[in-house]
Amino acid sequence: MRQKTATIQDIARIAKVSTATVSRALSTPGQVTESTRERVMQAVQQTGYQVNPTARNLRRRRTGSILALVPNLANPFFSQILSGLAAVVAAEGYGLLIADTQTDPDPATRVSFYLDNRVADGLVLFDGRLADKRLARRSRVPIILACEWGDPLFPSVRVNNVEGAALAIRHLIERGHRSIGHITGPRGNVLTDTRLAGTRSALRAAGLELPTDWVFHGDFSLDSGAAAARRWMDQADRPTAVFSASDEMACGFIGALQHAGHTLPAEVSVIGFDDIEVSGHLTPALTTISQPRRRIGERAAAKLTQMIAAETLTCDSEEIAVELVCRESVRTLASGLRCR
Amino acid sequence: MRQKTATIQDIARIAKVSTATVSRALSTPGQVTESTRERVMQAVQQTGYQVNPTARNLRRRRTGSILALVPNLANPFFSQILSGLAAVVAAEGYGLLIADTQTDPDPATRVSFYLDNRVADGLVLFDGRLADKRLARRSRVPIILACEWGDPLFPSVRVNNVEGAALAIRHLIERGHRSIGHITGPRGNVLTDTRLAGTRSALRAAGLELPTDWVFHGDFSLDSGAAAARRWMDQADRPTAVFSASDEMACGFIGALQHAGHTLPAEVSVIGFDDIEVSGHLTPALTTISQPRRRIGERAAAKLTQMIAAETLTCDSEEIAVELVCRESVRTLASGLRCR
DNA sequence: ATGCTCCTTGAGATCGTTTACAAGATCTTT
DNA sequence: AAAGATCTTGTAAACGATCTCAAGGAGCAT
Repeated sequence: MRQKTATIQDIARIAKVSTATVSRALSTPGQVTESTRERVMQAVQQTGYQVNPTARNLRRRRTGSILALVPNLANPFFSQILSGLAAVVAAEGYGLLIADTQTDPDPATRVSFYLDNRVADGLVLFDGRLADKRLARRSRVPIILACEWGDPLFPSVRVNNVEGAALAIRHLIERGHRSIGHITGPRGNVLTDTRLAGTRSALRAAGLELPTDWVFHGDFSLDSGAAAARRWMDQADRPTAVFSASDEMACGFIGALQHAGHTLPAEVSVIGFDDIEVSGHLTPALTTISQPRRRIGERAAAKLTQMIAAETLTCDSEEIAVELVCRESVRTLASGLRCR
Repeated sequence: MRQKTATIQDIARIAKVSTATVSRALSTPGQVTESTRERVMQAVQQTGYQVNPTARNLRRRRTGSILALVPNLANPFFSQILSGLAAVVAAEGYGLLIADTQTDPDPATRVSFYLDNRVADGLVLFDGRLADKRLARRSRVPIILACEWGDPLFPSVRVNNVEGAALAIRHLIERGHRSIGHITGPRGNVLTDTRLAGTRSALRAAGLELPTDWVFHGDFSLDSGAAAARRWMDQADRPTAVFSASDEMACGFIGALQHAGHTLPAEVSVIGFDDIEVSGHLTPALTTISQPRRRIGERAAAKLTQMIAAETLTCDSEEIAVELVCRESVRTLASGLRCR
């Protein structure tokens, strides 16, 4: 098992050239005569030589990998984003390192740790709260935010959450709903705030209110959706429709109501956000705002590798379009329009 | 941004010792006098020095990371396993590299690529089909299989799939079911085969048959579960219960039936495999065989890092226990027992 | 033949660590 | 006090690539 592998020295010896020439033949073939290139390639074939990435990285003063810091890897929301990341990052010649920040008591310290130990050439951050001036000051490598964002110190790739929420609310209004509730994400999260803001402004634009009783505080999780359902059931004056800031919560909400014997969407309409895979298979199939997660990952990776290559920092934000996916979880009230 | 960071040379100069002593003070503090250790530590504090992992890895002839090869990162089934992997791997001082094999036309080539370029000190493989003699011959680093397995050339961490399937079937039988169908995984997969085998043997033990019409071929995906539902609906002689080899398929199966107007579990009972997070929130909540995914990740990481440290290859397989999670998707027929 | 440019190649420094080896210094033991 | 053992430290050689610099050779114009 501890067989020794060929090094560039071996190739040089076999091909009867210097190591410099071997290196050139492999990385910049144009700089080398046809005949020597062939000798080198033959030696490579013969020995099965592969460059040692660690040595190359040391010399090039880089690490050859980019790091994705995920708040909670167990959350399936990230899997598809990571898939997009992985694809682009691999194509650009980097490895994808993944770390979970939530296992740590203090995520900020964790991030610092990764920054100090030069472990990656770039960072993809999914937790907007960590993106502060302190981080900007300490960071030696480009950073990009995906989905969430913070102070406008870093570039980001995200959807327009205000617009997404407004799309959802307008859809409910079009379908005749006038009393509309909202299940929020966790306190202090940008997504929570912008989706709530979008909800509020779209309601106001239609001359509607959002009573505090109809704001159900959640944390994006299934269980918090179920908890919102219990609060909904406790109310005397219930909204006829609820916009959930995540599909997971919508799913928990629907499940808890159905288990309690309620019928959907007859008794309450639900609209989600994200369009996770299972949404279309629920009963009723969940109407939702689709967020192209794979594309978010791809764009984040592309922008990051570009920044690394150009050795420049930008802080522009790129917006990916969301769209309404109309399924069955929204009921049309008497006065509303049918789904086109 | 391209500020230069302190090296071990700087520390040596400031602390007025050799680089060798600095290295020792940091990695084997016991080998160094209290007073010099303090001088070194002070210099480290002062400069904010951090070792360069690339240089260390080059010298130590390792890479400092382990690679998880996932068939399809977008599949949420893996997210929790990766979470367990990430935690243990980080604690052992390795980075976790993740690559998606399915993006590639030829996964085997992909794996070879990673093996040849010494990019990791160990490999976690989730695709059993890749675990053949060819791989064993070529591999320079320890490999462990998670969930799936192949020729007994590699160690693995997995659940007892035959037993899991038998648990499911016996549960259906206890509840009075006599005509039981099965939705399988993709052809050629060990999990598919073992779960089918467990199904068959448990049925046979009860004197029951598994007619070919009642074997619905799927591929673990939601959509293939929905396709199985359409086939079930087409049948004149339908099983009263179906054991699905994955929760995802069960979910697709249930969804498709409900959309077509069927009532569950009144018309057909369903039992799944995996216990993914959403299962408990479905209506009816899915009865399933729980597979502790995070623990599988943790154990795989532990065994792998152990093999790396010991520089020995083993090929024992570790089994993680599965258990029946009794929810609402299985109906008790007249002759059956109630759920305890 | 000389001077010039252009192309190909090699010598050797460098990236930032770890570690084998040896040399002093200190401590035991006789 | 001499001999040996033990501890601490420094010197310098790895680890395996890349890349600067300079030298040699070919081709061309004068």
